[in-house]
Amino acid sequence: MENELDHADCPVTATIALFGGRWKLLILYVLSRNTRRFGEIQVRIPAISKKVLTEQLRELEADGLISRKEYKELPPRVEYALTDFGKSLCPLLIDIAAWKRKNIG
Amino acid sequence: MENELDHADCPVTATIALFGGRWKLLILYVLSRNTRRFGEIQVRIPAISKKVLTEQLRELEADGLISRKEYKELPPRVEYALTDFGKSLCPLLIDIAAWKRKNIG
DNA sequence: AATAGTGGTAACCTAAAAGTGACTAATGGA
DNA sequence: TCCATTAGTCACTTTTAGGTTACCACTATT
Repeated sequence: MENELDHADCPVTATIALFGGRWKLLILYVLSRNTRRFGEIQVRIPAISKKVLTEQLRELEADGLISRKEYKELPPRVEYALTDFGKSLCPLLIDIAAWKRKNIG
Repeated sequence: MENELDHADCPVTATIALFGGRWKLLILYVLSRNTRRFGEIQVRIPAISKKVLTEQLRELEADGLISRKEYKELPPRVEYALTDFGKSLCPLLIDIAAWKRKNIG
């Protein structure tokens, strides 16, 4: 018989965990078009609160998908951008979207 | 400026919602190898409880990924199988796993 | 009369994620 | 003097997914 299975070992699970958060895909999409300041992201995703946006950005940063650059100015100025690793995700996301168009519409 | 973005419109979000549940990938994996009865799935994924297995199966069925065939016997006998739509997902999952191997290891 | 076998349900609990609203630091400008 | 600005934090509540345990129907077998 097959071995017992455990989802912790699943490479698909591990991969979608990178961008599976409630707002992460949208954030990645926004940053894929341009480096953006915190407030610029908020304007483009108005339904997200500051707290949650901060959390999602921190997680994306921790996973190496985006970078955070803080300029020591006042008022504060922080720029977020995709890292190379983050950019490497884009073709995969495009594949997923293409699968949807083909199989669901 | 770009339109406001809402994650409900995101094709990637819609797609991963199909298999993003806690145990769905594992269930799909099990069924990709063979049609299985409820109890056979349980044995292969021992960490999942009956209640949650039932829930996940119902959702997969509602999304059209698997089929449920009940034989009117006693004791009960129910067989779950991938639908064609469910099978169409496999190449995509393989792509995602391949991306992981290439970009993460 | 009791038990095993199968595919569930019902009632309840818990932890994590997400959401809300008020608040802050530090400066320039009116 | 007071406000605007920016990128947050803090304390709190709500929502949701998932988990636990007990129980059920119906028959064949012992």
